[in-house]
Amino acid sequence: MSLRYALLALLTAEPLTGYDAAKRFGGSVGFVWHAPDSQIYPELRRMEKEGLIEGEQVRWGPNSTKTRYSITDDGIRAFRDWINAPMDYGPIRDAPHMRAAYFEWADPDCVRENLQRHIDYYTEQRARWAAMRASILDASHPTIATRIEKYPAQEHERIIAYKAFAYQGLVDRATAEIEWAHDGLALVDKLSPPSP
Amino acid sequence: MSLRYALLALLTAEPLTGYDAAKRFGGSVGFVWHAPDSQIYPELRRMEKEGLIEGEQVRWGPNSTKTRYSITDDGIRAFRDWINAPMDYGPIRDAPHMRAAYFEWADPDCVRENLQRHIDYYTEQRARWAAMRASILDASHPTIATRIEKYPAQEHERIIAYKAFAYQGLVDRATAEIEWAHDGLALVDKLSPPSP
DNA sequence: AAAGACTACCTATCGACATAGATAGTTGGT
DNA sequence: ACCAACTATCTATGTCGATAGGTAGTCTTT
Repeated sequence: MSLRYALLALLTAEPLTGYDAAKRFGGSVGFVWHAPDSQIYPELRRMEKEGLIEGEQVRWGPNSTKTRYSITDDGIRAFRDWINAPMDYGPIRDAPHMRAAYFEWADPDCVRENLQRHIDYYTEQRARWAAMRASILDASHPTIATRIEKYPAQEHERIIAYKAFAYQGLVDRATAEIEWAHDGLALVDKLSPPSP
Repeated sequence: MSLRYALLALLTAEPLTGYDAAKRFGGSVGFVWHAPDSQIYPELRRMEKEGLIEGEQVRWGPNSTKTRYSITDDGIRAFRDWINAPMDYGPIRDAPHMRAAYFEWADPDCVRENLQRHIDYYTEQRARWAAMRASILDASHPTIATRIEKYPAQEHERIIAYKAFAYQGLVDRATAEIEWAHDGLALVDKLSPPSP
């Protein structure tokens, strides 16, 4: 169900075609929520049927049109209700930590490699999240810039502060994961000293 | 696919019925990987068909039997291969942080409630994970005790150390989430001072 | 005018998982 | 003897999402 609200969130900033939305899921929003276009197009149609968004045909070249969706008042209401509603935390499913719990079955070098990959992965993610956070804070991110124009100046601080806060959480988590993996590398070296 | 390896992991400690396995997913393993029994029973049958595990009929009361599964050599090999293989990190889907990025749409009191729930949720989880870690370290956890008996003494340190390490990571993450939510509460108070 | 990249949209299949049941035997306590 | 609680297993339906395609128009560059 969250795809729906991710789409509504995007549409609170500006009207978008399915293709535009899909591109956003490849960057920006995609750093928090991923979705392939094969999910996006049908979901947009469903949302239109339910009146949360409105599609309009827009000329595109001489022989073609595209559908641009805008959020409706019902959509805004639904989005607000969702944000206000209490989160429900789904069941836990954490492959990296589950795997780590059984590292005694692995070859020590593979453990090292896996932990290094963990470090690399979260280092990359952290860089993305930190970059997003920076571009939110100085409003250099195009979507943020567009969004901010739509709302009165006294809202700007809140809009920016909450987004920066969200990404800060992701940065912190990445940092924790990296530290954990470093501890893991030290542990492997202790349990199975590397051969020189 | 990870359910399969979670099941193999359980079966490296001792043979289990589907029901036993399902119970484990309610506790211990369930703190890292969750699965309902409606997934477990069919998966066990599939795994047996593929030769990773072996089911034997065990008497249960005067008029009934149950199926107890044991891991096979092929199963051990498959499990080892999985542990050694490089993790692949799936796409990101983080509802709490996505939601937090749009908190400007929410009622400040709902934001507070949501953040408090976040704190409560991770405080509870952290307690579980910390308790698991403690019962692993002193081998008071029944599954760990059983597991340890099966393997030579020089393996014990590794078995325990990696499991403690895995749960430590989860504890640390929970701590990071709690701190993040606390920062969030401070932010709401700054942006929308509470009415007395 | 043709090639190549990009935009826009759509479909079909598959596995994972959630949810909500049903059935039937067993064990322990009153 | 009976009831409740537990053990053991199975099914059915639906949604979500991954994967891997397909079609067709547009824009840009050569």
